[in-house]
Amino acid sequence: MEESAQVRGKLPGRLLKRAFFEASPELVAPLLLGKVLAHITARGILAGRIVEAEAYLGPHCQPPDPAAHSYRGPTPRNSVLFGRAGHAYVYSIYGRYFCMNISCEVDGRAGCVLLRALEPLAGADGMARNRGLEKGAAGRLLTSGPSRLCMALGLTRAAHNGLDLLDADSPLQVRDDGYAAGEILVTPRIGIHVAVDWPMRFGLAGNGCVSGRKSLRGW
DNA sequence: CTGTGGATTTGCT
DNA sequence: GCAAATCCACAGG
Repeated sequence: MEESAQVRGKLPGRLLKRAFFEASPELVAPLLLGKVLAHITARGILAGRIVEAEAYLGPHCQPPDPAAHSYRGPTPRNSVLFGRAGHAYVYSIYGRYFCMNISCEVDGRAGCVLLRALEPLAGADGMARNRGLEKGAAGRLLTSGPSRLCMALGLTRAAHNGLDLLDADSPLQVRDDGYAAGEILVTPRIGIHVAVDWPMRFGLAGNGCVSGRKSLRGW
């Protein structure tokens, strides 16, 4: 058997359906908590459970979301957001980092969910290597933060922007392994300077991998 | 534990 | 030209 096929056989659960993402990011983001993001690499699977996410609304919404990259309409950078739901939107930020989003809404309308934190499920050693940390580093240090999780999984704009996350042949997938999310907490979004009070950040209550300082994490 | 500042690419005005 | 959905090192309490 081909190695990649063997690797795919080890993927947890099953792919999500397209319709899951063909809805408002405000609805998708909380539903995404507990689902699994998996990167199939030559060295094995790097996978984590989504424990924190933020919604960014498209310009068709009323009122429009000034914090969203799609706010001023389509550009070469954000074109994925205006395409089909369930695709990866990866962009670079502050010169050194990347952030990963999943496109939502029906074709032609923008909207996305920013992945802000994962809990490592598979390939923790590889994640530590990607992050420049010792083997056995705490999950919180590996994947807690939007750019940390991209570093840990080895995600870049060049290699992953625009990938279909709902295709069994894709190296990057979002899957449902049956995990039932518990209590979900809602707060304003982090790191933005407009619409700072919109309650569109969602996290799994009590999960140690949710981002933020310890004193601010419990809400 | 908290606060501050630097790194450094990319896309749009 | 400049702002950006961030992270990390380091200083001080």
